[in-house]
Amino acid sequence: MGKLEMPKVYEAKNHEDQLYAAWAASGFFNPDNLKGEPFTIMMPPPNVTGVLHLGHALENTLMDSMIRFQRMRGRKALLLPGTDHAALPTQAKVEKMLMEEGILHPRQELGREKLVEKIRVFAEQSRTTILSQIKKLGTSCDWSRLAYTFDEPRNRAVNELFRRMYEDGLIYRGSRVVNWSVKGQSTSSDDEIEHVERTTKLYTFRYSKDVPITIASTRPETKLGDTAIAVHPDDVRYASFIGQTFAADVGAASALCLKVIADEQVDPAFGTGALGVTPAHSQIDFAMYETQKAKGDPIGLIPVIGPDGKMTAQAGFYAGLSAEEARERFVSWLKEEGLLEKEEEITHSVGISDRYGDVIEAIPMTQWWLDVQKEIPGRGKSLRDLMREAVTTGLNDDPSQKVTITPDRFTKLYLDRIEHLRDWCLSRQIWWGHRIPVWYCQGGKNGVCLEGCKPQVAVGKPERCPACGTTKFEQDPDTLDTWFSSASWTFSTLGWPESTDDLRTYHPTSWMQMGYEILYLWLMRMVLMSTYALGEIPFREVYIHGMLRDKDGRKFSKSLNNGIDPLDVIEKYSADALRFAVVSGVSPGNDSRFYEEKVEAAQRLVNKLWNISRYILTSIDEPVHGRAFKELEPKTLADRWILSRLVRLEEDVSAHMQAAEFSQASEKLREFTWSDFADWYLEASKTQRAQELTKTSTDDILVYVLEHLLTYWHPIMPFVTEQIWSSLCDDELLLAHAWPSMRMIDLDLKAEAEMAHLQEAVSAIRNIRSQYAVAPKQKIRVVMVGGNLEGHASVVESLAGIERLVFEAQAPQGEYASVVVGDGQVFVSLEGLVDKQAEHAKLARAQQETETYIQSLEAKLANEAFTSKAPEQVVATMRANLDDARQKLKLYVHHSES
RNA sequence: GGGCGUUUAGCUCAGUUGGUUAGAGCGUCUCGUUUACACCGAGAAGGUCGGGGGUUCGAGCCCCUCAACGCCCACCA
Repeated sequence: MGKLEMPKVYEAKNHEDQLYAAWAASGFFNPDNLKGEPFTIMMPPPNVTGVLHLGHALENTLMDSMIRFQRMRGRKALLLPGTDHAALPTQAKVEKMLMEEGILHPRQELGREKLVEKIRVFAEQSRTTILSQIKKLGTSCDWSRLAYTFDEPRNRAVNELFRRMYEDGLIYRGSRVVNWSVKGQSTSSDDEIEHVERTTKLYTFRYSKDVPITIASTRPETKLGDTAIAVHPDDVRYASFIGQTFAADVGAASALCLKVIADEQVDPAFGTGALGVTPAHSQIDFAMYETQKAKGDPIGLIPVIGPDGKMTAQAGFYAGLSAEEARERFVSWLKEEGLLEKEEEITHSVGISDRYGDVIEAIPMTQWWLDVQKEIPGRGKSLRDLMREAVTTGLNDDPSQKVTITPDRFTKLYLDRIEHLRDWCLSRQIWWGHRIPVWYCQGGKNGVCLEGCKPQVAVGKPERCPACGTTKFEQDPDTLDTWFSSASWTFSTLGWPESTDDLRTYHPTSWMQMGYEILYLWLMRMVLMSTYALGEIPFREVYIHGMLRDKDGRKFSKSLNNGIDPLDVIEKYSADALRFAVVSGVSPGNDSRFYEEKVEAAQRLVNKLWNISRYILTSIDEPVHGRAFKELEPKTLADRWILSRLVRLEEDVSAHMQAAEFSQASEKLREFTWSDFADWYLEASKTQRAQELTKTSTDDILVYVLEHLLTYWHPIMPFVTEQIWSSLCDDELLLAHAWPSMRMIDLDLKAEAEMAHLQEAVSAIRNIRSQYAVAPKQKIRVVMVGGNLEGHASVVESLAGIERLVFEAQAPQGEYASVVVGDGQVFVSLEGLVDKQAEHAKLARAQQETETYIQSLEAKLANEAFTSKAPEQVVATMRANLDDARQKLKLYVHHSES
C-alpha cells in the first residue's frame, strides 16, 4: 500500500491556479534567475479590445511550450509578456459601445480629453482581464518585464524612433492621396484595407461633344475632378491627340481642362483604351500626376470629394451632395446631353476599411509619411533594402543576421510585397494612440510662425522657436499608426533607446510566432524598425501559424456565433487539454479545425497520464526519483524494451520540439504514454511486481520512466505534469527541472524486435479469443511451436489472459485454432468450439497473403536493376523479410497438410 | 489577371531527405465492471493516397497536366 492519496479523476480546477502561483513565486519565469545561453521570445501583445480568443490560446501554447522546453534545456529563457493599445481598433470599439449607449457622435459630444479617458478606462479593464487569462493558459512569462505598447517606456521609444527617422529625412510631411474612411474620419494604411468583389455599373461616356475621346468609369462623379486623359503611347487611335488639351464644361466649378497624356500603364485593350485621369481620387492617377510633374509637363489636381464624403465646392453644381447623389445626377445629365454611350454591370474590387467597414475614398491630404525607398544617410541603403537583406543574405551579408521564416513559402510572399511597397502613411486622425511628436510654432496669427520655421520634432514641448522666439506651440493633433509602436516591440520592451543589459543579452530575439494574417502588418515592420534602429534583425526564427476554424472550416466570428471561449474550455476540462487540443494536428502555415470533441479526447489523455501516475505512485511504497540510468537493473524483455523506447522517445521529442514541430512531439508522447507504457509495460509490470525476483527492479523502472515521461510532457501539458511531479519530488519544481537527455544511451534493437514478436503473439491469441467469443474466465491452454518466446511465458500468459502457455517442438493434436506469428505458431486449445471450416479458410487466406507477399519480394529481388541501385540496407531488409515470409509459409503448408 | 495552399479511412489529420504489406484520434461494430483509469480494456471492419500522364529498380512523397475547394495579391479605369 502506498502512502499517497490520488483521486481517480484528475480535477484540474483544484490545482491549476495554485500551480501557476507556485511557478510565479519560484522566480524561474525571470531569466535573471537562470543560467545559460539566452533564449528570447517576445509575446505578440494581444490587443486590448476585449478578451482572449482561441487564437490566443494557440499562440500561448506555442510560445509557452517552446520557452518551457528551452528553459528545461538549460537556456536563460525569457518570454516577455505585454499588451497592445491597438489604437484604431480600440477607439472604434469604444465609439461603437458609446453609440449603443446613445452617444451618437462620441468625438463631438465628448471632446478629445473625455473620449480618450473613456477609452483608457476600457483599455485598462480589458488589459487586466487579458493578463489574468494569459495566466490561466499557463504561460510562463516574466511578469517583472511586463510591457504595454502605450506605456511610458514604449512612448519614449516611439518618439525617439520618429525623431531619428525624421532627422534622417525618411519621415516627411506631404500632401498625397490617402486611404480615407469617411465613417472613421481617419486615414488608414494600405495594409488595413480589405478588398471585396462588388458588382457596379461601368459607364462609358464623353466629357462633351467637343472632346473626341470616350472614357469609362465606375465612379463618374469623380470625373468632375479630371485633369487629363491618359492613353497608351503606342495606341494609334489616339496618337495624334497626345499633348493636346481639351476643355469641357461638365458642371464643375470651372470647366475641365483635359490634357491628353501618354502612359505605359494604360491598357489599350480595356474599354475604350483611354482613361480619364482623376489625380485627387485615385492612387494610380495620383502617380501619373506626380510623373507628369517630374517630367515638367504638369497636370492639375482637383479634389471634388471632401473628407466628409460630400462633393466639394470645386464640384460646382454638385457641391454638397453625397457621392452617390452626385453620381446619379451626373449620369442623368450625361444621358440628357447624349454623351452616355454605354452602361454595363461589371464586378470589380473595392477597398473596405478594416475597422469601420465603409468603402475607402481616395482623397488628397497632408499627412506624415515614411519613405521606404529613400537612401538612409550614411548607410547607402533604403529601408526596403534592409527588409530585403534581412530575409535573404542576412543583414549586411551577415548570415548570422538572417531571419528564417517557417514555412518557407512566406518568405516569397514577404519579398514580393516589399517590391510593391509604397510610402507608409503614419498619421491617423483618431485620438487613442501615440501623439505625433511634432510641434508647430504659433508665433504669428493663424498658428503660423512669423519667420516660417519648420515643425519642431521633439519628445516634449519645445522651449522656444529658434526662428521667432515664441514659446507658443501646438502639438500635431494626429496620432501614429498603431503598428509604428508594435513594430518596435522586440527592442522597445528591452529598454531601447537606452543601451541596457537586457538589450545586449536578449536581442535579437530567438523565436517569434505569429499568424499569417499579420505578416505584412507586423513582421515586415518589425524587421524594418529593428534593422533601422539597431542594425540587428528582430528575431532569428519566425514560425507562421494558421488560423483556428470551427468544425465546418468556418472562421470563428461574432456574426456566426460559433465562438468558443478558451476560458470556458479550461473551466470545463483543463488548460492542459486545451493546450494539447489546440496544438495537435497543427502544421506551420496551415489552418486547423477546433471543436469540443478534440478537447474531450485530450482530456482523456490528461486523465490517462494521471491514472498511470496514480497506479505507480500509490502502489510503490517509497518511489525513489532521480536515479541514473545505469542504476537500473532491467531483468526482463519488457524492461529492456520500455527503456529502449524511452530513449527513442527522448530523441524524437527533443528533435521535434527544437524544430517547433509541436504536433509531432505531442503525437510521439501520446503514443508512448498510452500504447507503450500504459497498455504494454504497465500490464507486464503487474506480473513482474508479483514476483520477488523482479519486484524491486520493476518498481525502479516504473518510477524512472514516469519521471522522464512527465518531464517530456511538461512543455505541452505543464499543469498536470507539475501536479504529479509534486507527489514524486517535493524539493524541486518540474518547471525548473533539467531536461534529461538520453543521447548517450544506446537503443536496444534486439529487445525491440523481440518485444514486437511477443506483442504480435499476444495480439494473435486475443484475436482468437475474441473470434471464438471465449469467455474471459474460461481457462484455455495455448501451445507455441517455435517463435523463440520461451522464457517470456508468464508475461504472455498475463497479457493474453490465458491460463498456461507451453512450448512444444511439434504441432499438438486435437481441436485448436492456430495462427502463424513470425517464425512460430500459436495453437489455442478450444475443445468443442473450433469451426474447422472457418479455421481452414482463415489459414488459407493468410497463406495466400503470404504467398503474394513472397512473390512480390522475389520479383523485386530478382530485378538486377533494383539490387544494384537500391541502397544496401533496403535490399538487406527485403532479403530478411523474404526469409521470414518463407519460414512463415512453411508453417502454413505444414499446417494444412496435418 | 497573377501567386499560394489543400485534396490520404465515415469525420479531423499525421506521413521527416522517394525504400518493407500507408498510420493515429474520433466515430462505427463485437466482447468485457480482473483493485491505475468506463475519461477504461480487448478485438474487428473501413483507404485503387482527387483524376490523368511522366521520371525511377521503386512514387502518398519528385515533374507535367486537369479538377474541386480555400486563401493572398493587383493600378480591370
